Amino acid sequence: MSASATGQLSPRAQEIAAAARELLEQEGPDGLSMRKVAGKLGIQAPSLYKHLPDKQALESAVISMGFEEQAGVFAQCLAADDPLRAMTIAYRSYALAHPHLYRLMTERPLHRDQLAPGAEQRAAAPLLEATGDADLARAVWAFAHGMTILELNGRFPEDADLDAAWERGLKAFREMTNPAC
Amino acid sequence: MSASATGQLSPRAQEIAAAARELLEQEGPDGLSMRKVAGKLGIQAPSLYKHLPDKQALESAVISMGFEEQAGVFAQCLAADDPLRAMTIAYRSYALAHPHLYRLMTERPLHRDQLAPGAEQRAAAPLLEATGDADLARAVWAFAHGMTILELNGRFPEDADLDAAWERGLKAFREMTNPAC
DNA sequence: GTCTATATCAAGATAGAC
DNA sequence: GTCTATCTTGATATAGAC
Repeated sequence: MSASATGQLSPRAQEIAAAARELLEQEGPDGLSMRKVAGKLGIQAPSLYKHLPDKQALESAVISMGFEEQAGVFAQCLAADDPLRAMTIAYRSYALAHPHLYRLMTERPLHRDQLAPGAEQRAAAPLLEATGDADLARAVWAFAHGMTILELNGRFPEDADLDAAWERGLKAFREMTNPAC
Repeated sequence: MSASATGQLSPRAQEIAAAARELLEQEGPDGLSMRKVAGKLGIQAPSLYKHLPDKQALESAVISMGFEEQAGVFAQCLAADDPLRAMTIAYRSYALAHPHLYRLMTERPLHRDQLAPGAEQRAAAPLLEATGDADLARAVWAFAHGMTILELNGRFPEDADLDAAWERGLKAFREMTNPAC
């Protein structure tokens, strides 16, 4: 089984992915070119191909880093007084802090065979635990992603009260889980 | 006031936009190049610049077409027995029928000065009327967009029951508007 | 309104030497 | 593991003739 098929990367490949991530976050998607990544490491672009098969594999490595980070952040939210609220706040904060990474992670289909094994699941697990239901977890995720990406894309009016909209959604989904309602 | 600043297009420019839209829907984002659009019309790429200032203006023209179409579809939903449900169904259907157009319309910031005047508002108005509250309308829109784009991007598990997830969200938001709860 | 010719730029990727 | 040299492809856009 080859490295590219398992998401297992050599130490050098991980350094390359780290440099790629930095460039992506600093310069946006145009920063994520083989030439620029190589330049940041002080080597030539063709040298990268000794460590990673192609650009897609590099993108998948960066995405895996994001999933692992999210998994840690969301897992911590389970210990909060209000895990679901904490998780939506953390979700939005992570995306606003890393907008280009967040877009890379969400706006195209994943190449799952290239991801770090289990990373995607580990990022999703805390929300599933907080809601206790897969359908509800998917609905909450969709709401959170929608609010987040529409904000990143400047799609809400400038004077929109986004905190209020988040609150509406959170309240709606919480009342679903409340048998008293 | 120039044409590009008002979204008013010459008849020829509208033909170009229509060709661009067809190419986008058939071939995806790579189909939306100045060369290919010109080729579809049987002319050379530089000729397009006599009718549209740049590619951005062409994209904005295509996006405006999408907004006008959505405005019509969503307005019809107001006459349904259950307008909010009808609207979410129509929202998903439109996006699945026109995935590349839907992505173009949602995944980047808009150049609002190039859009057909009022088109964006006309597309948003029916949902605002159905919910009667701007914050709630934004939350519902975020949920619908999230469900839609995550489906388009293949982000839900293959065996996920997306109809059930939509139902959860719809029910949650409807109960919000119901004073009895 | 359309043409040809061209400028400019950048991208991913491969071959083969060292 | 890195290099140089190169291939291949494609993009947006401008100048100026007809």
